[in-house]
Amino acid sequence: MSEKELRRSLSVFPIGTVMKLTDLTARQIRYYEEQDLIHPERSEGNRRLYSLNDIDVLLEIKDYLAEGLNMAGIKHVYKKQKEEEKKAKSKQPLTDKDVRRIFYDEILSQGGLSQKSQNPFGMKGPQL
DNA sequence: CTTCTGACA
DNA sequence: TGTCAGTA
Repeated sequence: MSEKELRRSLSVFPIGTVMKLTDLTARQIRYYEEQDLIHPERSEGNRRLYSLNDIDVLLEIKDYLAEGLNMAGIKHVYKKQKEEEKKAKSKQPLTDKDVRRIFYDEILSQGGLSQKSQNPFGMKGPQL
C-alpha cells in the first residue's frame, strides 16, 4: 500500500466535518455505515472518525442516490465492484469509470433497484 | 457544544 | 429520513 493510500485511510474527521463536506445528514451517514458501505473508526469517547476514503465513498453514494438508485442498488454496485477488483488483480486493471459504466448499464437494464417515487421517466446515465 | 444510541406522536 | 430524548 502506498503512503498516499495510507494517509487517505487515516480516520481523523468527526461526523460534523463529514456532514459539511458531503451535505449528508448525520442520520444518513450513520445509516450508510450500518449498511457496511463505510467503516469509520471510533475515538476513545466512542466518537466516529472518518477517513478521506470514507468521505469519497459518501460522495459517490450521494451521486448514486441522485441517479435514482436505492440502498439495494448501491450495495449491489459496491458488491460487484469488489468482485471486479479481485478479477482485476489477475487480469487487466479496470478503472473506476469502467466499473461504474458496466454496472450502471447492468442495473438499469434489469429495471429493478431504482427508487420508487423517483425517476418517473428515464435516468440520465452515468457521468463519465 | 458535539456526538451517540434507540425509538417513533 | 427526520427528530426528540438522555448521555458521555
